[in-house]
Amino acid sequence: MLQDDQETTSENSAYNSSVYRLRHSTAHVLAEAVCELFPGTKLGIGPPTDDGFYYDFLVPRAVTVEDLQVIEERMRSSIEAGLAFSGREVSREEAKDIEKDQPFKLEIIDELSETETVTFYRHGSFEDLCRGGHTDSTAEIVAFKLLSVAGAYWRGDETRPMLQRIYGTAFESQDDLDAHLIRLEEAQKRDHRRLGLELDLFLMDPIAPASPFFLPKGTVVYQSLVRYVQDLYQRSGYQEVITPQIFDTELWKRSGHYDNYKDNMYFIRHEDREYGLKPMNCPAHALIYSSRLRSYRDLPIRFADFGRLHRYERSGVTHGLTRVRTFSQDDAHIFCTPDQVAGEVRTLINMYQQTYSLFKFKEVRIALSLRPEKRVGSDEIWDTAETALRRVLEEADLPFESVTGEGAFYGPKIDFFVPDALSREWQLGTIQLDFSLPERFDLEYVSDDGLRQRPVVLHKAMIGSLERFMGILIEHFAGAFPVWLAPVQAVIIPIADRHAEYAEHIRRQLSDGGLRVEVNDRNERMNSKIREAQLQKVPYMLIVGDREEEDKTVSVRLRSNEDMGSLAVGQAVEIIREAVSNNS
RNA sequence: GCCACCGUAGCUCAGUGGUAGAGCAGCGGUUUCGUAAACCGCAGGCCAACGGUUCAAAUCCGUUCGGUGGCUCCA
Repeated sequence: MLQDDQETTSENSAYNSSVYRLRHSTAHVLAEAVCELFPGTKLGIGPPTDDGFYYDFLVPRAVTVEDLQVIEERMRSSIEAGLAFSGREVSREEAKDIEKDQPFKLEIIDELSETETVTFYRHGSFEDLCRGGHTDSTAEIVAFKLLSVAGAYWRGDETRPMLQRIYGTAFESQDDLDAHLIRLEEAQKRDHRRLGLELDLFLMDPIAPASPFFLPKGTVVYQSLVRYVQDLYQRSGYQEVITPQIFDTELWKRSGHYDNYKDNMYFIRHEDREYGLKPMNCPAHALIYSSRLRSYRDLPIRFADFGRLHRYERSGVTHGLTRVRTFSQDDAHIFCTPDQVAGEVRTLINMYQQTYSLFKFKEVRIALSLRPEKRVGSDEIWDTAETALRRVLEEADLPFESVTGEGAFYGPKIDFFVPDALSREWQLGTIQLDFSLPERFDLEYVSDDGLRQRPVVLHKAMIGSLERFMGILIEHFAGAFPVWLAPVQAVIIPIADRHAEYAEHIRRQLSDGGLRVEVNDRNERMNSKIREAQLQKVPYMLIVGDREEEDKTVSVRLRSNEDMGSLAVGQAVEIIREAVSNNS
C-alpha cells in the first residue's frame, strides 16, 4: 500500500557543539528582541537546528519580512553590549510564578519529569526557561542573519494555536555565514521548478493544480527512466500489467482504502454508482492474481505496473514535481510463499543498490521499520517476517537502523533514503511485506501437498514516484543529465549558412546511430549557439565550418567546456554511443 | 487545511490612486561569422478572477483560485 512514500525527513543536529550553543544563544537574543518590539508576546520554543535556529512566538500582530531587519538591529545592540549568559536553578513553583503569563512555558514546566531540575538562563534583563547550552556572552555572536517568518503549530499539532516562527542562522565567522548564504543561492539555481522551465522539461497550470505536464524534452527523460526499469524487469522475471484507473467503491472498501485512505482519494459519481480513482495499484494486482487458481509452481509472481495514480494532497503541501496529485511509480507486487520472501528481498536490495549507484547517489540510508502497535497478523508471523528482513540486511552487510513502531499496520518494511543536492533526504525505495492484502482478497495458492495456502505479498517501489524522482534527478544533476537521459544528446552547430547541408548530413549519421540530435540552424552567430547549448546543458556540441566540411570531421565541444578538437564523424558517433551505453 | 507573503507580456521584474514599462524570448530584415549573447526594426498585457470603495483602481478593501516559505528538530 505504499503510503506516505513522499515524506521527507531530516537529520538531528549534534547536540552540544559550539555552533549549537552559538545558535541557541542567538535564539535567546532573538526572543529578547521580539519581546521588546512586540509587547505581549508569548514565547514558544527556540531550538538550534542543523543549519540555524528558530524561535516560535505568539505575537499580537503578524511579523512580516520587513520586521526582520528591525529585529536584527535590536539584536545587534544586545550583542554589542556583550551580555554574559548565566543560569540558575529554581523550584517548580517558582518557575510557574515567573512564567505565569506564558502559557506555553507553563505547559513545558508541567511536562518536565519530577527528576529534572528547572533552570532559567539570563543575558542582560532577558531571562528564559531553558535547559542550557550557551556561549559565555552575547559578544560571541559574530555572524547571524534572520532568514524568514513562517507559521508553525504549537508542538506541530494542527489542533493547537498557530505561532509565528522566525528562522535564522548563525555561524562562528562571517566567512562561514557568507559561504552558507551562497550555498543557499546555489541551491536555488538548481531548483527543479526553475530548471524545469528553463530546460523545457515540464510545466504546471493552475487548471490542474499540482499536476505536471511533461513537455517533449521532459517526456524523453521520463520515458528513459521507464525503459531503464522495464529493462530490469525483463531480466528479473517481472510481468508488466495495465490496470483500470477507476474502480467501483466496493473495491476500496474491500482493500481497506475506503476506511484508511479515503481522505486522499478522488471519487466520481455516475449513474447512481460511486467510483474511486486509484491511489495505489495493489488491489488491481490482487484481482489479477485471484482471477485463476495459482500453483506453488507459479510463484513468485511479480506484477509490475506504471499505472497513473491520483492522490489528493492538501493544498499547502504540494511542491513542484516532488509532491504532486498525479504520478506513476515503478510499482510492483510480488506474490510468493513465506519461504521465498528472503530471496526476493535479497534480489530487490541488489537491484536498488545497483540503480542508486548508477544515478550517483551516495550515502544511501536504510531503515528497517518494525511492528507498530496497531497491526494485523499474529506475533508469530511478525517475528518471522522481521527476522527474515533483518537477516537479509545483515547478510548483505549493509548498515541499517531499526525503527520500532514505524512499520505499516500490514507488515514490516525496508526503506531507502538518499540525500539530494541540498542534503535534504528523500525516501526513494521501499520494500514492504503485506499480510493484510492476501487476507482481504482471500488470495491462495495450491502447495505441493495439495492444500490451499495463503501467499505473502511484497510491495516494491525502487525509485518511487517517477515524477518525484525526476525532480530529485534534476536537482541532483543541476539539469545536466547523464548522456543516456539527456533530452538532446548532441547539437550540431553550423558556423554559416553554407554549412547547413553538411550539418544535415552529420545529423542523419547521428540519428541513424540512435542518438537524439538537433541542428541549430538559426540565424545566429556560432558563439550564441554555443551559449544556447551550454545553457540547455547539451552534453555534446558538434561544430562544423569550412575546415570540418573539408576534412569530413566535426569539432567536438563538451558542456564541461572541454574542447575535444576535430574528430572524424564516425569516431564522434562512437564516442557518444559509448557514453550512452555506459549509462554515463 | 492553517500562518505569512506573492500573482503585471512566454520568462525575469519595474510601476503603490490619474493614458501600462524594461530586459530576455518571439516575429521581420540586415549580417555569414571559429568555441558562452551580432545589429536594426516590429509586435506582444481584461495588471489571476469576481465583488466593493472612489470622480478615477494594476495600485485601497473583501472573497475565490493559483503559487512561495513553513507547520517532527522540543524548555
